[in-house]
Amino acid sequence: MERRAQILEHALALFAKHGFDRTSVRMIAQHAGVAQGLLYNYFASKHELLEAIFLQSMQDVNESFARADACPDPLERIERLLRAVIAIVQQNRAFWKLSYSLRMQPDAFEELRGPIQTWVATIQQTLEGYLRSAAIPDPATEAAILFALIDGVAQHYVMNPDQYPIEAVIQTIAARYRQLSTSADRTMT
Amino acid sequence: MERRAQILEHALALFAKHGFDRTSVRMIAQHAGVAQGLLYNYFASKHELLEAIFLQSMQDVNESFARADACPDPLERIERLLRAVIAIVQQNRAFWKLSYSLRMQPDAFEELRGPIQTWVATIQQTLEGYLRSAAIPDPATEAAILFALIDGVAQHYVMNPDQYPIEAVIQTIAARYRQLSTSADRTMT
Amino acid sequence: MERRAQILEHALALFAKHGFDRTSVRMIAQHAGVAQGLLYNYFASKHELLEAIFLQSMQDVNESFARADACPDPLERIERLLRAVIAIVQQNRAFWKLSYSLRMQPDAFEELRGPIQTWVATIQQTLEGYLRSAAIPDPATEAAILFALIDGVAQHYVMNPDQYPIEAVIQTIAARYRQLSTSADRTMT
Amino acid sequence: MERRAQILEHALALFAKHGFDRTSVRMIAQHAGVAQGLLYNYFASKHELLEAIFLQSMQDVNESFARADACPDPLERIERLLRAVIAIVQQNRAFWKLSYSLRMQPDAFEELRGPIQTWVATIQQTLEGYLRSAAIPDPATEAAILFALIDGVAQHYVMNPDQYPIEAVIQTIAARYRQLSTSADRTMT
DNA sequence: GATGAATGAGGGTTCATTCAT
DNA sequence: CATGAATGAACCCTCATTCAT
Repeated sequence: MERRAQILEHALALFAKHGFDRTSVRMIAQHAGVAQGLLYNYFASKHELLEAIFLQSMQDVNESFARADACPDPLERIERLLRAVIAIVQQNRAFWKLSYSLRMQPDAFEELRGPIQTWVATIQQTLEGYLRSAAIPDPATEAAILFALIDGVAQHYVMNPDQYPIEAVIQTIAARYRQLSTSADRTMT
Repeated sequence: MERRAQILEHALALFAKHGFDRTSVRMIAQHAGVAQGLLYNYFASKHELLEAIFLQSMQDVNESFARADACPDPLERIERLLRAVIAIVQQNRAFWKLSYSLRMQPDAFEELRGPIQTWVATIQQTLEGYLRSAAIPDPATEAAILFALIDGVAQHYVMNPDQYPIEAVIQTIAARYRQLSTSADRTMT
Repeated sequence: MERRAQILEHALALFAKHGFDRTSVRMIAQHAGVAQGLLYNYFASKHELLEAIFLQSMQDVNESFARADACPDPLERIERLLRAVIAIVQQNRAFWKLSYSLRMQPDAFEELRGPIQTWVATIQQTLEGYLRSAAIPDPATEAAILFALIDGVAQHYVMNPDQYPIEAVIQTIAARYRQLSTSADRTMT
Repeated sequence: MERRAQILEHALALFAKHGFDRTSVRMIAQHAGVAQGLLYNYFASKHELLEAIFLQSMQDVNESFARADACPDPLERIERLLRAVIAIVQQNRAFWKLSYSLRMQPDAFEELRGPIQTWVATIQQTLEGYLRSAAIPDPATEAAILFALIDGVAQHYVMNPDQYPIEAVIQTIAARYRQLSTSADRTMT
């Protein structure tokens, strides 16, 4: 495996497990099986390592998201979106734990603020687009709600994936949004 | 002002702003306007300071919650609950930022795990009780959803309180749950 | 009990148990049941407390020593001396542990150096006087030996008083010195 | 010079001069001419540094002891033993000061208790063996006495090596034990 | 590229001492 | 006399980062 990827991988795992500040460069090097100094051949600082993790993971997420985007039926889309989000979270659990633990800390996060805000805005707009094309009224507010709901579910799920009733939750939410969509249709006619 | 409260207050503000690990005891003492050593007259360690903040704030929240609990009309309750939660978050913004930033970090959090889990469980059961008394089907799953929704909204709001459309979000959610409750009633008759 | 004596007593016990440096003023105050600050009404500093302990204990020892000094028979004197030393050590075990642990540390001991050296010299001269009056040849060297022997026995005893064969040791030493004295007598005649 | 040995050497010198507790890690690093942090590349803690010193020195002593052990004549052995002990003490004066200052302090010493007790027991048994092979009666008690005597002489010598009449003391003691041995022989025949 | 010994600033914490009450 | 809250220097130790090899 490539050294850089190897370091990134172990850093992510450790950041997720112990938090960014409680993870030392020594720990990362040891787990990755390389010398401490080598890390600085690939990343200018510990913090840049964190940034690289975010950029990498954001890209991964975008790709997964794009793949889930291809459904033509508006009634199906919300459920597929939900399932896609959960799948993404499942596949990148460590990253999401890290992300959730850092996003409330402006300081450790300064340089990432920009990229992340545009990223989040994109997601919200995608959501809003879905809801608008499903003819749901006040799509901006609804997007805020749906985003909050997805975020909350994803967090609760990531904190305790084994016991969370994820399937029931997804189906109930999907049913609710299907119903919302059809009642919106009826109102329009 | 009492020294203990003074220290707690500044510690909370700094923990919320910079995160627990990035806040040094030195910083806390400086902001509180006391000597470093004095802190240890009131708290056995930096970590115990954190625990004291949590215990204190959990108690505050419980009291606010209890006050919001007294509404007899099930149709009104959900909205009042939502408003109560938002009010609580508004009044304790620093605490909630801290709480959200810590709950994904098992390590710094070990001793708080127990108290917090029982606290969260209590909230979830309260929610479930509300939904059941509103005759909503499958109240367990619905409680998980409502909890995730509230959590998500509160987090998005706390991250950016000035720009978040909190009023529209609350009203739309409240309307949705009212509708849910009445349709559940109809189904039953 | 008088406050001063009360503090001295507990300080000695704690110094003996944990060492001077590992005993904090707070510990002493707590054990003595007084406020931290009170200590400084009686002693100018922690170190002066130590000095007071030494002065007090040296005086105690001198008194015990004087009492044991009154035996007219030179043949008996050595044994009585030995028994007196052991008795003194037994009665002031804490002090002796402290004393033995400090006497190799010039720093913590600077101010006490003077008094203690004269005290030790006095003991050595007393010993030498005994040996001379018992007609033992080269009493200076013999005093050095006897002093070293007494010191060694006292230390080994104080380190482990329950298991040390103190009685057999005393008797054997006493017998040896009696024999020494009589053979010296014979030589002279 | 090797870094580890360099640090050990200066630590021993400072511990001996000022005592373990009064010697700061800063001081050691400064005297050894290295950065503070480097110390922790070689020793896990200040206390482990102390342990390393003891282990190293105990080994040194054992080797010196073994070299002195090879004398076949029982009549000569005691004197050679005495001289060997004094030589060892002379060559490791700093260590012995440290050792003597610490052995009365149970706290700072806990982990060393075990190794040292077995080491001391070994010495005592060696002594006892010597005395037995010299046909001296009650060798157990005699070993306790000889050990105390050696210990006392070594301590008095180490406290003030320039003025102590070490040669006269050794010769007098040796003569005494030779005499003891021959008189024991006579008794047996 | 790769190593890990070395650095030194900064971390949390303790403690002798002071002083307003 | 007596208290104990308050001080701040110093403690041991960790860590991101550098650099000679």
